[in-house]
Amino acid sequence: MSRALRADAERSVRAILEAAERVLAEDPNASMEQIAEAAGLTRITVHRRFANRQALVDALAVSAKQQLIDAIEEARPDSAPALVALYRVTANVMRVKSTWRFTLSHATAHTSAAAALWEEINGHTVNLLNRAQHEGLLAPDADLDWTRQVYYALLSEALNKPGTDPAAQDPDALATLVIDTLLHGAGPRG
Amino acid sequence: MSRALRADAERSVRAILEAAERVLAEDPNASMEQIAEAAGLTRITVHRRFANRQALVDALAVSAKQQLIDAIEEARPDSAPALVALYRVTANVMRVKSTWRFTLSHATAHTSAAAALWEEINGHTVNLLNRAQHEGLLAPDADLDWTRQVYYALLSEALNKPGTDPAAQDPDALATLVIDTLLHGAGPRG
DNA sequence: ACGAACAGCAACATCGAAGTATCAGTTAGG
DNA sequence: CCTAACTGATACTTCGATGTTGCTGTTCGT
Repeated sequence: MSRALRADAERSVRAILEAAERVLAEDPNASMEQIAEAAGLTRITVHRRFANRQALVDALAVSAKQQLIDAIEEARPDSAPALVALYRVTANVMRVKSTWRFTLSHATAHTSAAAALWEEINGHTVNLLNRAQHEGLLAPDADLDWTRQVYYALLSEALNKPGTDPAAQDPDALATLVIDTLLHGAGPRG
Repeated sequence: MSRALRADAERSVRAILEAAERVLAEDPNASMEQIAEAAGLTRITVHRRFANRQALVDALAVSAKQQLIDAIEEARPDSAPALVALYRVTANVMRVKSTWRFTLSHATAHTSAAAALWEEINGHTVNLLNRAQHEGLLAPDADLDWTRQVYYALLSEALNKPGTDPAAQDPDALATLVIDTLLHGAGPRG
């Protein structure tokens, strides 16, 4: 293992990751130089922190997925009725996903570390959905794999919803929209 | 305008477009050579038919979108109750989308021609959803823009559903799943 | 304050892909 | 059948991105 980084180096790493998110969101094939420029650094410094391009995007994936896990666990998904937990988790996830829009929209994990984190995320989700089903929130015969897939898709779509303010979308309002659509669809109620 | 192509040249164009779909689906950054090889042709021939890479992917987008329009219109979306039309359109779209999975998953139109086709597709969809709403299929206060967005997302997700057979998914079964989810979500009925 | 870690600069080497040109051989179509 | 159109082979040129090295100056940590 490598020694701990110095404070300025760690700042650089963070700046690179955040810049990479911004730049790659607009052009997934952006060059290392574009990323470096967006980070206020030189291409060489980027190469010092991340040996190659793949290492950078891998680190980006791990970082974003970890933040997603933190956001989920911060919502304490097991300490309230499923509906309440679902709202809290969804709102928190919304916040993180809006920040790491690009990285988290490509779930494909090229690293074992990223795959492990992804498994953890999926675990949280299936737990919650299972609980929701037992509490009568979901139909008893609902296909939970399909439900999870739809839930993920709705999370992404809600972020792409052409709202009034671009980035300042209210996470709670979006969470309400997502959960309402997930549970009831667009058909008439009652 | 250029003259009509000879029969073998037209076969080549088709082969290139189909190969590009297959290859780019696995690697969006695949080289022209990989595409040419998959088409059973030489890179030079590909360059003769499509001046540059962008021209190729643009043509791909136009071709796939046109097939999508044909599939929609073949379903006669205005000649039956909205629910029936919705089923027919969805099943037909499913068939085309499974063939042009990659191209149609990137709706971004870089060409005015592609944009026009996309507008036409959207027009068909909003017409159908409007009719569905008036016939009581959708809630009177449903946000049709959001509904359309969800509908598109469900179409994509259904294709990525890890089913038993990979490509031989039954379009009618998938259409049923999509529409059922769109109208009722995953919550309990009644 | 002093050494170690860090960032910038400049210059390289390498590489793959894109695109072009010419010529020779093959195929389509009136 | 005979010309025009098409494909393939070979050989270029160009270009941008990647990754590396040595050096100088700066900043952090103790």
